[in-house]
Amino acid sequence: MLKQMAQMENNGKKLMSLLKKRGYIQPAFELYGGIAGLYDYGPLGGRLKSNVNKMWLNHWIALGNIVEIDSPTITPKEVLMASGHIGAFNDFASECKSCNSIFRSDHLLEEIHPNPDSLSQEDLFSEFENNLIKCPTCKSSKWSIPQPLNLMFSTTIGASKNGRTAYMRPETAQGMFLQFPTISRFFRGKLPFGAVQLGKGYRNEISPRQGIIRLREFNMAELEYFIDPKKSTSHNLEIWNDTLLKLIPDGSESKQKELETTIFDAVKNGIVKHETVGWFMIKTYELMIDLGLNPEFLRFRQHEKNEMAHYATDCWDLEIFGSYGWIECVGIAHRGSYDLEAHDKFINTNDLKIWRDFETEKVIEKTVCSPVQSVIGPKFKNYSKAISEKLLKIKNIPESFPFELEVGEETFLIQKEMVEIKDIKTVDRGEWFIPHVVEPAFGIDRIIWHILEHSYNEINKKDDENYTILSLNKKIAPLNFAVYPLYEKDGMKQKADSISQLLREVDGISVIYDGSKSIGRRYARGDEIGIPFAVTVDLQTIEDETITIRYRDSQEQERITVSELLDFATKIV
RNA sequence: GCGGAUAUGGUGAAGUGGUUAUCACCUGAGGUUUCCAACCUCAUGUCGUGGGUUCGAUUCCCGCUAUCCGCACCA
Repeated sequence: MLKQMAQMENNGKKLMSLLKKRGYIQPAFELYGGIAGLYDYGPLGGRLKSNVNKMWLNHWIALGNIVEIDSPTITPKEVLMASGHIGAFNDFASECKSCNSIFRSDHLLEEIHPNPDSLSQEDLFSEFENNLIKCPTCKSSKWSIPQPLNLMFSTTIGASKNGRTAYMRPETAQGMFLQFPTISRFFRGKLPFGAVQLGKGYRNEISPRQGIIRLREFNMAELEYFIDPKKSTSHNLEIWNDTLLKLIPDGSESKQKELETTIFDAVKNGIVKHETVGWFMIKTYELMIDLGLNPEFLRFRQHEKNEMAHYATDCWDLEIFGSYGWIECVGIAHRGSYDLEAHDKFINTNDLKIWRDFETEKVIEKTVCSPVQSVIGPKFKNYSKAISEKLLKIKNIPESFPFELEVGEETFLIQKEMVEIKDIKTVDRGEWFIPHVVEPAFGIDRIIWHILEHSYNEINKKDDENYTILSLNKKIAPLNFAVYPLYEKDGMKQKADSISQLLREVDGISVIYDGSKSIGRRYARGDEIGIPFAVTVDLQTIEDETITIRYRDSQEQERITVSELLDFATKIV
């Protein structure tokens, strides 16, 4: 395995050349010099991405209580204030007024202040003024007021000056939270349920690096699974008892030891703290294997306590190994009620809550002093409302009338006809609560990169020339079939054309025809871009309607009839 | 953002202060060839970008942009 790992690091560059050359991925806007952190998916990459998305979506929709939604990428400021993306968590940047260099404010104060990270905007500025901090570039000490360093792209909604400030969403998750009322109504308020969204996210990274690993505009796929924190979950984790996962639990004491265990044991032993998190871990692992990733190169790492967002109770990253090392590609977090609660604070409604019946009704019987409004109103006028409220709260019902009632600083005399002593029975049948959420969040670009890396193989076919095979899973390969006539003559071209067309009529199947250069070269071209099946038409095809089908990974061929081929094609996707 | 390196056809590379920039692979056309990058002929396509020095810059210098490697940041 170590050998394999070393090999992979070498292959990274060769793979990137191949992907660029053949139309999988490439830096975007290259004709204009390129922009860091923005990439294009080409003729093959575009299709690959949509196949990966489709497989991801089907995997979760198949659970039965998951729906797909879609929401705008442009998000008004208020939403991101509520969610915590703007505000308390921002770092500040200072600009040097003489040379226009920009620096992290707290970094420049590191030698002066013990904890510059905690300073407010004003305090930062006064520290700059008082200590005559010098610009590292030009040694000047004239600084602008520190500005929040925002990693979100901002824009304005509306063409006029008074438009509303908005940002390109940094995650798709807010869409699910804001649609919670609709989703909840769709499931008629019965937890657990969830929603997914596939789409673009934007982060204005300071320095995007590592190809498509860290992008400024990226494809994400997030699932929000809402649960009742008081109801125990029942996932049957034992059915995966023959699958060993590599886990790295948070262990400040045990020094991050990797262990191999089943998900059932990990939950039972409390390594994974919540059963639903464990369930999503194994379901995620299952999906990764389906996508064609190498299980040897998958592991889950638990966030350390100090690394975890403060509201999260448990968080595991799925890390995939490739030429950039172990890269986190999926985050599975138990976020408690944080997100919905954050929005709940800004709006006054039960829409973000779920009703829960108590197991047994709570019957409360009490005797109250019920105000008679028709008497109290005319008598006390402006004070009547406060008096009525106070009367209802009296615990020891007075036995004789009149009695004195203190409301604020005034005292009122309550006569017998002003109140009615009543026995009241109320029944508490349940309560509103904010559900908890478990969030698996997938970086689609990162996953695609590793699918390509794990699929990349070089074999020695003859002498020392390397022969490249991209062993993409047949379900996600951008092209399913290549049809080659042995030569473009004697009717073989026409025959190959018509077989291509028959294959194309199979739903979801994409086919290319290639008739130029030698047959060996065409096989090689197809293997390099990961076409799983090559169909070759020769003279015998014209006589008896049989073709040879060649399997990319084994390089072996067999002869079957055209109708067998069509039947085979329907079973791929 | 800091430090270091790099930037030449689609890909990978060579080279130069001076006429028309080199090679391999790839790609296209024609020929040949009856199953794994064969061969022959022909063809298309390149000095990241802006400025400076110079009679002349792809080459030397500076800025910008991008890429790679560390650090930092992010998750």
